[in-house]
Amino acid sequence: MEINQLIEKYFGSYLPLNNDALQTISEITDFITFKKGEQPIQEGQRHNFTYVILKGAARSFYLKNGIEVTNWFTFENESAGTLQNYRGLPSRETIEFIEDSDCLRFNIHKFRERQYQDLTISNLVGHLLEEHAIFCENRLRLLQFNEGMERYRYILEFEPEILQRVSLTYLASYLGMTRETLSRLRKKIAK
Amino acid sequence: MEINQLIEKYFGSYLPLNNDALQTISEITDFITFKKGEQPIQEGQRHNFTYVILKGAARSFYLKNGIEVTNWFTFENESAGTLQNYRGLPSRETIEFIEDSDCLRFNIHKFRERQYQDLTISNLVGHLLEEHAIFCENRLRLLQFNEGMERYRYILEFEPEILQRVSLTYLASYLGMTRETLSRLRKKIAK
DNA sequence: TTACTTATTTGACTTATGTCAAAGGAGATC
DNA sequence: GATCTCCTTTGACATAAGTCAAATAAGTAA
Repeated sequence: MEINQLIEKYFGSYLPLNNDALQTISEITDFITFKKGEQPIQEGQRHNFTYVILKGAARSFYLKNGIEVTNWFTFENESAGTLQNYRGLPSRETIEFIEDSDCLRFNIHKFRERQYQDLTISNLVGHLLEEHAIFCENRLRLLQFNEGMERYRYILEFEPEILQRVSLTYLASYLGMTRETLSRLRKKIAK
Repeated sequence: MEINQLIEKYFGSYLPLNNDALQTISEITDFITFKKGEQPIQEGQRHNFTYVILKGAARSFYLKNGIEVTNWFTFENESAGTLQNYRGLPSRETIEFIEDSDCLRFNIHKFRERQYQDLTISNLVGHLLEEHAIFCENRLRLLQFNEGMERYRYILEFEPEILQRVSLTYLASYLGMTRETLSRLRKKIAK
């Protein structure tokens, strides 16, 4: 598929894109592929790109006392990047591809320039931020006052894709528990 | 102080406001005061306003099995509103003033209209969303993998104002623990 | 297939936190 | 000042979850 079509497919789900906006975005976009295990964005570093996954999967994590704590997973038609990078700051997360992946790559420095000049782009950024904020709000509710079993059931019901594509160890830290605890919860449900 | 000065003071910290934008916002803004205990926004309801606190304090909570779980607190020069309302959806939170308060009140339906027409307003919304997302990200980190003592110490260090102005019961649920647990942690630290 | 590495499960034990009930304290109201 | 209400503290106990170590299971490479 053409790069313009892909851009339209992804961003068009947020806001209809006029030709100007489409052209503007396509100028700062290209293709890139990653092998499983690659980490385009590392904790503590500035990075000038954000990605949309066409095929594949990624996760974000940070180190807490030497242990990896997962922030999120992304799959097809979802974006992988960090807000801190978009703000020109060092990332607080490492992003790692957990499958061989094909992506669109966006230059965020240029994206941000366009945001301040182009109403459509600005509104698009608004929608992406809105979506990210809603995701965080949902996760906060899940983690603030639910015990392990309820957290796991939430994934079963609302994010089942994660179960198919992610190791138990990664999922456990995403849910704020140890792998041992998740393993035991899973066993309980199986019965 | 004039309403325009107050608008400029609040939003100007995010982005310089030109006269047009200032005029646009002032047309959809007015003053309002609340008594302690008033709940302008209720869980499950659509509401057409968001507030900036000039003097006073508010909190947001939702009910989980009949128990109030606090999402956040806001004080002077901070905004109180819900993203769901801004999206035209029923709020998932109740907002309650916990002190007698003076506020600016913004019509969010009209605000959203302007967002789609005015680049400055659109970028302003972007900055507000960005700030909210960062707040949520920080809270996620705090709750995902810290035990009670570390959560409490975070408040001591980074949000000490909360301790002066909020009851232990509210703070406990904000930190994802029972009041009894927080009371015991506090006692431990005092020693 | 075999060997090697990595991921998951299980067991025994410790610790943090929740639950329920009761006692104290602080502030508001009469 | 006495009473009432709301909030916080304390105690006794139950439960969820973490830790550490070892055993399986699964996946990968030779």
